[in-house]
Amino acid sequence: MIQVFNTLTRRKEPFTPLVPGEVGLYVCGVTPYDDCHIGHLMGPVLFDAVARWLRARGNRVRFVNNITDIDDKIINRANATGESWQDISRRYTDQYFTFLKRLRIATVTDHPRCTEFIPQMIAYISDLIGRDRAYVAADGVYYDVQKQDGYGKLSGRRLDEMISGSRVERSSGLRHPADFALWKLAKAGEPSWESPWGAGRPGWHIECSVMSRETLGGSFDIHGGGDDLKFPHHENEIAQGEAHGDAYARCWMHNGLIQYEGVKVGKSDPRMKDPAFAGRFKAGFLVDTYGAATIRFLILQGHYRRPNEFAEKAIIAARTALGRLHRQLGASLDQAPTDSGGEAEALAAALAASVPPSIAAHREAFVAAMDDDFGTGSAIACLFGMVSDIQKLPAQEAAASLRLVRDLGRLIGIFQPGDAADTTSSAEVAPASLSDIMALVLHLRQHARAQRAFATSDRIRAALTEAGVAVKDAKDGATWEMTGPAETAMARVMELVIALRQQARADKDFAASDRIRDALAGAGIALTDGPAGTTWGAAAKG
RNA sequence: GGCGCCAUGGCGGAGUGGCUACGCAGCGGAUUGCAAAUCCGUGUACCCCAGUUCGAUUCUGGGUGGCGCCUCCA
Repeated sequence: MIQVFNTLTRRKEPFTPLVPGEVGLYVCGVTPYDDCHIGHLMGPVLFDAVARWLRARGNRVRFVNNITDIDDKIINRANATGESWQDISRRYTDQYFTFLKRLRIATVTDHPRCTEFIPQMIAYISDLIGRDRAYVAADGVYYDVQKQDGYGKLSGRRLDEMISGSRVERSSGLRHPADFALWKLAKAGEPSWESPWGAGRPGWHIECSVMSRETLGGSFDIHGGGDDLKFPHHENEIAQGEAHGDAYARCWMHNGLIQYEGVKVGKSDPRMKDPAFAGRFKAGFLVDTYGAATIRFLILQGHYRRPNEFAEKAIIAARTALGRLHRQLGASLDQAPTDSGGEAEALAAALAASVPPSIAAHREAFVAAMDDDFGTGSAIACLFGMVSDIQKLPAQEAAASLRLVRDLGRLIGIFQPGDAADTTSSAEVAPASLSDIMALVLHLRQHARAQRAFATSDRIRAALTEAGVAVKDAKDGATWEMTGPAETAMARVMELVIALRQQARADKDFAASDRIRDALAGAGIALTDGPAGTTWGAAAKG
């Protein structure tokens, strides 16, 4: 039985969907008016893990993640840049989707956009007015908070306490300072839709009440979002939903926010005035620099309800830790899921897998951690525990247990094919181009010729020819050009270099072999000497 | 001012009324020509003060400190 912490009751509660086996999950998405930042990705990553686990536990999950594609911030941006509001919102929505893809968010089923539901919002607002829960003021339609019993129950505040704390200058003519706009009448030049109250646009909050209703119904299982949305956004969603006569969300889940050195990184954080600081939290920077797999792992290593530290030290530690798991998994990491079935089948198979008792104990702990309010961090710790114990197993048992590690990991979104390459991104690896390597090879050949070791120099040239690289000796040094496919040349030339280094090692000329290794390292290539020979790969810095 | 959250070893970060979290870093060892990677071993941490208890880091009360929300924010 899954337990979920419900913000509304501030308790962990047994989770039972409204319709057995069917879960409706609504998670607030973004207002697309600026570059995607890491905070925007917290919800998707975390709730992707939640959705995967709900599926593993035998549920079908409809996961709705909305896009608020019309809003004051978009309009302001359009006014500032001269670009149309449509272009801005489309561009940043696309960017958001790109990052969801890079982070392998695979469970979202719906991305409704605000502008696609204007008629439904107008109908909804009309309904609220008809029920005397909203009223028309000079500049729009407002929700009447005083008509609501228990307004503030989600964020734990009372209306009378809020008046003194209210720092915003509200439009005059409101019945209560906390009343909020359902419909904003357009000023000249602003985008607008016709409505019974005049041309205008929806206020913030109404889109979620309407779109959740349109996609999941008036009562649904889980509503999620960032902690900062608790008030006023979610509070007002509840107000609207209940005023409309809906039971609205039964369980509210709020994810912790990004912080840097212990302090939340928010929109109006003074530190954000420094572009260099702000840049650190852009999704593009983080994913390019540390790899999407690292970012996702870092997020899942913590607990969804707690803030997440994004200081560089924390990110590097996460990457190192993940790298350890990746190395253990080896090639199996990149194997596509064998099943065509879903998470439920995968979990059943994982539970049925025959593994030694110590591994099975970790497996049990993993499942218990996920069942207990989606404890992805504890669950990942179980994976480390397994990997550690697997070292002590005979090879054959180890293979089955490693598969278990991988398959359990995949149930929370980690260990996707391609992830290994994703922890060390191209931005970090020095460009290991063929020309860097060729410079080294030609140097080695020149050295051999100087020693009058023509057998070696000829062997190098022959191997290069074989690899699709033609060498031309000239008075002022050798040049080279491609004669074959570039894709295979790199591998072939590396084979040659490794062979030359092996020769030096066999001759006990370690100075020479180390020179080769150092030169390659300088070009961003790391050599790994193993019992089966030497392999090469991109060298990670960090 | 109101509401709420959190205080764990060098760092990050779980968790529990008595028993190893885990990762990173560090240290010792194995392996290696030297490295890298890998493996083995290693650290008696739980803010302070009372109370409950046979026993509290874990429960209760108080204190101190940090953070969040009450405005835009994921």
